[in-house]
Amino acid sequence: MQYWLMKSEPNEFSIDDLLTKKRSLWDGIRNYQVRNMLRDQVRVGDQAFFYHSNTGKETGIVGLMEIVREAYPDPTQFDATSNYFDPKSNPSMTRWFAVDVKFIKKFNRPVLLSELRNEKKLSRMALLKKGNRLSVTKLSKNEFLFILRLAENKLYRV
DNA sequence: GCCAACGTTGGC
DNA sequence: GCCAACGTTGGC
Repeated sequence: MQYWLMKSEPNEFSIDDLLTKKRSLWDGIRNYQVRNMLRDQVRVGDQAFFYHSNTGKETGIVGLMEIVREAYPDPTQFDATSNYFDPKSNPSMTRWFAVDVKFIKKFNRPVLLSELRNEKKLSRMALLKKGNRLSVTKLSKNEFLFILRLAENKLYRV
């Protein structure tokens, strides 16, 4: 099993949206590095943290989900009415991929970015590397478990 | 809203 | 292949 962190702007798609839908495609990835990771590494059964980016206030990890379908052509690339429409995409030579995710839980509190930065054990996390802008990054099992404990212990360094 | 960092495009 | 110009991401 592998562990991922996936970013979404909550005004686009939030943990509450996923809670309501229970299951959703994860679309709109338009970065080749992320695409390759999605296509070549992300597998059914992998766990992924849901991260709220660009929030203005509570930026951080807000919940947990599971991959339930591996990479398939992202339908939004062919949809001229979508923000994610890509005129250079061609159905016979897919450029962009999506996966499906399933809601597992919303944490009682967000694990804030500032809090993650304070943890020495997380200093190697791809998310925290300077200049990182990838919307999907990989976590080690230790990082994953450590963050889960942070999330589930309300009194821990809030 | 600002801006640093990174990615993409396209002229040459 | 170089690199300037432009676009995007995302924290603050």
